[in-house]
Amino acid sequence: MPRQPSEYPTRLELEILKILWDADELTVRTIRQRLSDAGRDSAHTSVITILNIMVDKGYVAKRKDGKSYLFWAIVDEPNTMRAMLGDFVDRAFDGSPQLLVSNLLGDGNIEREELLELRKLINQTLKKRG
Amino acid sequence: MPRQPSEYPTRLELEILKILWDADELTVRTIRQRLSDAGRDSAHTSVITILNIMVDKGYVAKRKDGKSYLFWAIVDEPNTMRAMLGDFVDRAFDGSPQLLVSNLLGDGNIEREELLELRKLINQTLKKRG
DNA sequence: ACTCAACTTCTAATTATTTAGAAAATTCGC
DNA sequence: GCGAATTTTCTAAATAATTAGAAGTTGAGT
Repeated sequence: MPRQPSEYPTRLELEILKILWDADELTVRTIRQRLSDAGRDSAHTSVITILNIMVDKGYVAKRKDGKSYLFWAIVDEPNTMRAMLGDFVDRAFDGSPQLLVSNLLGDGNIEREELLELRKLINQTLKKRG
Repeated sequence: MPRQPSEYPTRLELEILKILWDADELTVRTIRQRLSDAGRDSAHTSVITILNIMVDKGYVAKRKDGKSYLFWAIVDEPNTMRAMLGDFVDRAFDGSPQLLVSNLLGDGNIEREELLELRKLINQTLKKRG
């Protein structure tokens, strides 16, 4: 019994999804350029390989456009992020969102401004729930 | 250029670390039992293999005790969780903790009680900062 | 039609992660 | 001491993730 495939996008796949979510349809050439801009240089064929894997996994789709293919995301950002976050909360914080947030607050990385924003967010959520 | 090794504990490694963090020193036999209790059955030798890899990575240490070894975690829980969380925020939420929290609040998975708890937590943090 | 550039397909290499059997070592009871 | 049970070491297999070269295809311009 070998390891299980990840239910969620891998590191590289997520990087590519983020690029695609910011766009409509993109060529391999453009995706490769965006990856490079983000500090991740790859060969053209490497990007193609990953994209085809992502097609197989149902993350993206492609269609021929002249000589090349155009790729676009077919999983949507909110659901994907929610799923990844849920998995992370389960794995790392025993399914407790509070535990995660208290960890977040614990390190000094969040500014006062951001804390106030978060509180506002919580208040809004509470109000919405009635 | 092949893939990078993960800077952080993998799925299985984290499962084992959580077991070790709840204990002092444990034998392979006990760790295997705990994994099984958590729904993850493995062969005895599989557990040994992983533990030795974790020794190599500097996550755990071992000492001989009679016929067998005792293992214990040498990375501490708060720092590990903080590091993993930081990496996740960077990768998935562009380094924005707020974005993560708003995602958390967005899905309906957090109870009213928990929201109040979170708000209290934020207030305490604000107070602590002065 | 032909060439050239651009693009994809095919193939495969490398490391990581997870899994575990066969064989070797060790200790304990007798 | 000897055998049996337990444990580790050695070996290696399978899949995942990432990377990319060689070869083949295709489309555009002349």
